[in-house]
Amino acid sequence: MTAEVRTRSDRKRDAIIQAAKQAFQQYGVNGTSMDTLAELANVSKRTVYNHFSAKEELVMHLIKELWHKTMASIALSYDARLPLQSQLESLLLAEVELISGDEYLELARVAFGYFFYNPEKLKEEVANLSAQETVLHRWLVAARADGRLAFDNLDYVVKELSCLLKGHCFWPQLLKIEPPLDAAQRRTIATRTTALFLSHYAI
Amino acid sequence: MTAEVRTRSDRKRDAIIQAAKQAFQQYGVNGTSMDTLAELANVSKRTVYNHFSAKEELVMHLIKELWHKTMASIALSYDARLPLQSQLESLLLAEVELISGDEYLELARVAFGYFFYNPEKLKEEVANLSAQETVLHRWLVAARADGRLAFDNLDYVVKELSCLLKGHCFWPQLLKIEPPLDAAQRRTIATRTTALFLSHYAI
DNA sequence: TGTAAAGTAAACTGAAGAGTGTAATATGCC
DNA sequence: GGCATATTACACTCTTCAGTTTACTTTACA
Repeated sequence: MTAEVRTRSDRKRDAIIQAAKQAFQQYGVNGTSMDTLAELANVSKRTVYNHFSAKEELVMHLIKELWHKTMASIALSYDARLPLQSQLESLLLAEVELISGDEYLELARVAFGYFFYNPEKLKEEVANLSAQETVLHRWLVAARADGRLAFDNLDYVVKELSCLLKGHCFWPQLLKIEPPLDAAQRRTIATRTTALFLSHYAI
Repeated sequence: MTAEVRTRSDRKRDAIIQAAKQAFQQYGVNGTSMDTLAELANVSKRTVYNHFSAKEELVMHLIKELWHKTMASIALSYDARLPLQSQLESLLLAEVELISGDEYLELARVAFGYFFYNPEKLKEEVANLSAQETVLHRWLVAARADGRLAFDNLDYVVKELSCLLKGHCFWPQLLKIEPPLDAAQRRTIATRTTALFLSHYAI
């Protein structure tokens, strides 16, 4: 993807980040000591501190990096000529692929373990970063304007959809209560959720 | 509710439990030291250890106690004479009241923070304790047998309903991203979820 | 090949926190 | 009052961990 890692310094930095991602996601931020981390990265502890002046800095770096990678966003807009079913299904499937992807779940696990007892900080970050949750919004608004959907409360409806998706393929996986979904299961969820939704809101 | 606390020992024990519930829920198990806890309970640390031989024992005691209180279960069964809408709505409302109740959320927060990096232990406990998740199941099966609902996959459908409810009134509150819902909002969710569901599955 | 920047090992500091031991004190019941 | 039991204060051990210091080595590149 990016150019091969250049200098030794960059290679070390990368090893630290990889190890941290892996360890934080598995044992949590508090469950991973800087000594362990250095060992996992095959790097001296001092080197870790040369790259990241404190544990917190490393955590925040990770969360932001993963978040941006994750936000390589979904592009799909309403098309008046196509059936609702197929359009919405693609949209939901894309959303499902996103939130049940490893990268996303890893991010969520790290962020989660870190912010769970810092709700103020969490709210702040969430506000910053999720302001652009609008693909679904835009599609729904367009379909309504086109007279093919009827609903009064846009936000509620968006939330209904996202509850359905996340309840199936995000929360249980985040808690590791259920294994990740395979492609067929993901498609099923997109299909059935679309059907349920359109039964109620399509005109 | 229960008889007034008798002996001094019982009073102390109770103070410990109250303090732990409050502190664990607010700061997390790892964020609450036994010294702090003792202080909050107005009890010496030694007394804490006289009642609970280790922190872990206290945690497990709390989780189980809260779980049982919470499980004062919903009693409602299918009635062929009444409309589906009103029956299902009551059932969902009861479910909503349960999962957005303070006790339930407190339990969830403690358990959550504790089990987040112990998924095996979590799975085990969840399997033990949530075997009786069957009120909805039973109602849906009865309504289908009565020819008034049509669906193929019972578990999927139950999950659909519970995603909708939890996505609105459990997860966001658990993470403290959104404030607890008031009675009107809870009713709205029950009503709208019922409507969405019946549009698709009622005959 | 010389040198500056980066990395390393290992010992260290300081703080926090789980759990224990003990001797003195309070409570409640006969 | 007397006695068993629970509670208390507090000092103590042991461990873990974030972050630092130091003296030394490796790497890269000019």
